[in-house]
Amino acid sequence: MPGSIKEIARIANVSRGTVDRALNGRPGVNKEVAKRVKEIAKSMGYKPNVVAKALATHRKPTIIGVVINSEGNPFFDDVLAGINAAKDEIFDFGVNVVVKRMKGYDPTQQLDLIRSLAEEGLDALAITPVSDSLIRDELNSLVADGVKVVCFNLDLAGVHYIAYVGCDYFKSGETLGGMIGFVTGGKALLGVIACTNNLEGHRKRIEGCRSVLKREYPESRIVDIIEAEDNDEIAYEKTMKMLLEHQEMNALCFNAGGTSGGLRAVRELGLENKFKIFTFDMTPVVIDSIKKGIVQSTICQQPFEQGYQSIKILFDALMNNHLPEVDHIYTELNVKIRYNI
Amino acid sequence: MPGSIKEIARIANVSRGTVDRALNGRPGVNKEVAKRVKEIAKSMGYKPNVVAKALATHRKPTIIGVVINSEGNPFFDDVLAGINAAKDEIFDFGVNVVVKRMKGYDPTQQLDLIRSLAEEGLDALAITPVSDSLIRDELNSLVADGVKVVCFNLDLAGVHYIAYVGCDYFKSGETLGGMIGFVTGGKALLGVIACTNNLEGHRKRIEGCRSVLKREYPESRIVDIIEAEDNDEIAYEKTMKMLLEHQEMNALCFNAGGTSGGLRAVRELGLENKFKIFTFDMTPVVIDSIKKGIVQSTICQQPFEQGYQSIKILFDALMNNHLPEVDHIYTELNVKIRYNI
DNA sequence: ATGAAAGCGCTAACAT
DNA sequence: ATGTTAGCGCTTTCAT
Repeated sequence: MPGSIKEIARIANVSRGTVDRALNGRPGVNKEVAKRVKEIAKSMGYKPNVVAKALATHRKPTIIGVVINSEGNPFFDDVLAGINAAKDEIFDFGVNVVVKRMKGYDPTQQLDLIRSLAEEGLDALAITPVSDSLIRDELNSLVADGVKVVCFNLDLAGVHYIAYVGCDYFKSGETLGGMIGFVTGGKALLGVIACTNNLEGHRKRIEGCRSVLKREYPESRIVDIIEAEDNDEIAYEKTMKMLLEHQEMNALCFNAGGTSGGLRAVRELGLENKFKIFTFDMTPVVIDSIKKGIVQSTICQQPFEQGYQSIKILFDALMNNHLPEVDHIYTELNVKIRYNI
Repeated sequence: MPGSIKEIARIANVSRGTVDRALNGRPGVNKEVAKRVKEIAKSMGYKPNVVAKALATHRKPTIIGVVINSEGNPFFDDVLAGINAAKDEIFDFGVNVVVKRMKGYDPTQQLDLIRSLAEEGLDALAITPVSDSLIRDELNSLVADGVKVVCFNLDLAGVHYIAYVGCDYFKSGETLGGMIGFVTGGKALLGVIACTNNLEGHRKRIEGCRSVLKREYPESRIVDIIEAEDNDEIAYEKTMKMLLEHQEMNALCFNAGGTSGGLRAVRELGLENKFKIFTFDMTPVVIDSIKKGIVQSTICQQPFEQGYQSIKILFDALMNNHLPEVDHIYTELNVKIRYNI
């Protein structure tokens, strides 16, 4: 049973109100008294009871806003599940989580969503930030107003956030390189279906893969890279074209969305069992293709955790004034094959 | 703002005490009244506030006991970390987690630990059960006394637990088989360093591996299996002997402990780079060996989650009377290679 | 600057 | 069987 505010008050010979003010840095308390109270608290190893704190603060609910590029991208379903799990856990602490979903990567649209959240008043924000200075500046202005910010899944340089929660993209690319080496016996002539070259993370992913192939599997190389912009139609067209142009290819990698469209092209050319195919994440089409043996492996980045941790970190910052030790929290990268999916 | 007990009391024209009794199935309340109260609660979608509930119950602390075979097995360090993380989270809810560690798999020793916990009084128990009817019966007698039980990492048939939290051992073996196929090009002549044939889980692991090799990689087979009993000295001796006896072998798999000793034998015979080597879990020696390229892959079972979830499930059962939907909660199996470790 | 007191939603001891 | 009341540990008015 750790000491309570009441006990400190008794020892310090002040009222509980004063102890509360002193310990929480609230105004209107004598410096000397504050110091004494803090010392007593420290000496007895006092830890505030978060449950009691939450109950007392319950009157005016705290709000955590979320802006997420989830529309039309099944990857984010698990991220949202994580967000909702955290939401349920902290609801009774008087914290409300408000989610705004968006489609695609338009900065002005994202800006609108941030502002609409800000207008209704918010204490913290979790966001998958679009790479644009508009967003960066808006987030920093929120931070200046005392709003706690976490970026998740996508990092954005220059934002004064509490933390980035997501994968290490370079490492995810290296892991891909390693699996390609294993599966092809080091002899991969690889076609890459990428997202768009505008996203730094996705560029790094390709670099990671390239570096491993070059260093460890010199008989392998990336033959061609196309940009499918997470769009199945584009992926279909461009994959088809790429496969026809590069008859020497024997492996494909889907770095982001468009897997469904790209695989259709492979199927129509009768290459399903001739190619070694690799993907990222665990969307329904990926699961299905792995089970059928069409896709050899996929690399996951703990989407549920990305959502869950983002909210829990903000909660911890709001309620307990506790910040994570590092500001880059990398979720695990996990390889899934046919048998552990 | 969901309704409160106070509001229900007002609508039902009874006191808050009666509402509390009715909603929690406590004795001493008229059937008719109880029914009416429940209906009102339901109609307004009432959810009890767990924070307030915890604070009110705070006076007599709840106790969750833990019995874990962790001594001398670094695998369990992460499991313990998960247990402690959960412990910190629920401490302010007035729930105390008391951990008893033990070494090895002696049923009578485990029985003593369970009983010593029971004597001090406990509301729930998380345990890595030794496969013995002594343990099974003792756990069931606790269950009969109203103690909630979760088994983690090891399953034990016949125990009326809330849940088993751990990996699917057969699947873990299949995953091993899949990775062996990838890395060796389907041509593995495998030596297995197992734990002991007495543990059902570890038997299933071997069966899973064998089934995949047989079905998918007919040029592969298990040449020999030795039992190292999680002991490095035994592992060293037996691995050495096995390697000398089976010159045709080209791959090794460490299914449990003893990795350090076994690898020493491999090193001394100068086979480190000639063999493809596979392990389970992520102990320091495994991490080191993977980074050096000596071990090709390891298969992890989310040890942290096993500890964390076990405690959280018991907490949820105790505080919110909420049971998991399924009684087998399988943690993810994840493949780690050099680049995503 | 400090103290006193009310109250967050619930439980539990005590009355009736 | 039901109502009343005190209190869990903390925050937040309202006095002083």
